[in-house]
Amino acid sequence: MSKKTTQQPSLCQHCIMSGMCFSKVDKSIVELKVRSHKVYHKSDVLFGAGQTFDAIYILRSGSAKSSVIANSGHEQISSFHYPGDLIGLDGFDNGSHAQSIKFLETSSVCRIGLGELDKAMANSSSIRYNLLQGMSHALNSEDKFLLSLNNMNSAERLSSFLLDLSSQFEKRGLSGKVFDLSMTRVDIANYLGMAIETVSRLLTLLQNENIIEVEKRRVKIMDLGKLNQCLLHERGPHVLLAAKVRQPNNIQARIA
Amino acid sequence: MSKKTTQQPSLCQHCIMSGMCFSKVDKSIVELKVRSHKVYHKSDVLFGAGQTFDAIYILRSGSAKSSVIANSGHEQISSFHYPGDLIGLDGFDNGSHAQSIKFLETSSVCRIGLGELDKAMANSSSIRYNLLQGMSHALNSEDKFLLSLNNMNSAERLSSFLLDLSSQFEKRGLSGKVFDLSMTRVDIANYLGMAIETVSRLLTLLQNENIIEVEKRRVKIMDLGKLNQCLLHERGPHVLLAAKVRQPNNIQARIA
DNA sequence: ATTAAATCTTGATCCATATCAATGGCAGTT
DNA sequence: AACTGCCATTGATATGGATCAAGATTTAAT
Repeated sequence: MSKKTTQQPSLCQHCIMSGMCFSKVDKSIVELKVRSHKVYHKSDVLFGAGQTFDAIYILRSGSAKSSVIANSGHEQISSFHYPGDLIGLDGFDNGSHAQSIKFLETSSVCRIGLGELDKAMANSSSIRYNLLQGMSHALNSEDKFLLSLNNMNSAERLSSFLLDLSSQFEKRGLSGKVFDLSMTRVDIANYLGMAIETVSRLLTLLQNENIIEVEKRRVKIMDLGKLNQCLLHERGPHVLLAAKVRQPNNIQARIA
Repeated sequence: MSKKTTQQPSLCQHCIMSGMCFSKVDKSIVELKVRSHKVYHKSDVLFGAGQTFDAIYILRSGSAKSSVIANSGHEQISSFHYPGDLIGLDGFDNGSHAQSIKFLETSSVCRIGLGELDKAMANSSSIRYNLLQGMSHALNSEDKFLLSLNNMNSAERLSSFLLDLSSQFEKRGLSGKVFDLSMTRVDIANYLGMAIETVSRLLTLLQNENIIEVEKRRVKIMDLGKLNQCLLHERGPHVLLAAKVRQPNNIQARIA
């Protein structure tokens, strides 16, 4: 379950990710020496909360979730990661990781040790900038997510989640219309702050409205326009769930 | 309402904040040239969303809130700031600010222009580290906050908020037992994702239970132990509100 | 192949909290 | 002092979505 393949240290310029990793990169960065690439499998843990912070990682392929643990023992997923994402930035705070990272499928990461990183930062303004940019981006993403948690109902949050996934895949040159969820319904529910039953009901509902098609983990977006309308926040009874459960004929007017 | 006092550029080593600002600082940082200190007043805006990112700021005194605006126009407060906090880190993402910052009372900030900052980062590993640490800390704080939004009921979130404020004040050498809220009930409600009426009711309830005393914006923590117990998450009917509204005699058993 | 453990779906019920409504207090302005 | 707008409290009612319950389906393990 946790077989890891270690390759030889190599230069960034030979990496398949170059151009994507540290998105807007200058020439100097491609000489960054990377200690190793590793392959992990589903459920493998990259690092756990409390573990010593000694490197940051870039996800090369696959996907992962990061989560924090409450005093109560409850796990809270704070984000999902896709290829190109920087992972481990939480460690700068106090020298050990606050989050833990678990892979959702077979994935590979590029590891950049702290020493290597600091050397690179000392020499390259653009590496400094890219790292700060990555962290700033993470911060802004969480802010937007906060906003949706506090201001959207369940249907809007789930729609928003699907649209975000869609755009993540498109950014990476994959289809934003048809894609596979690498996380379980439990993960989605946890992330979006709702019950798993609600996730299930809403997916079914979106399917019944011909907005998406769901087949297990496979999602197909049938009507992007309608899906976008699902997250328009309006006053009054909530759009999708309420409409279907209590006022079966209202939803057509809202969406069509 | 928005008179601003600009002082001469000065060195960090003469600053009243040194030792607190960039918390664990080495000698090199105290030579950072700061372009200006400014004083702002209640409701003044430090920068607005979309504004060009050209500096980061350190709050010297007072308090502020940062918020993002939804497409719907809804404002979502993402954090409150107190002296020593780094402000403006959201700008690294794409060169303009994603958040906007509004002061809650008369406050002063130290402005560090990007040029100055980059020069300092090139020269000092500890400045690089401190900046990364500040961002990482902000990220981890938001994660913890996410956790509380998704896993706690209103009473727990409000208790958690009060406890957090208390510890913020104590960190800064002020009383963690008696303090003034610089934000309105509306701000608190917005931040915690609940209705203003719920905030009001819960404050009253906590007061009735002799856990706190509230007099306008002044909060006095009477029983820290009980307040801490308020955020112990347990299954079953929710602790405070439920107890008082529906089962008047249960709360004693839970808290005492 | 068979069992065991997750995972997902669908239905019925209940409750935490939003929303609606009314009132009072306070700060700033004329 | 009276007006205006903001802020806060308290009560009554409505509801979105959690929780409880049961079953179906899929995946992993022996």
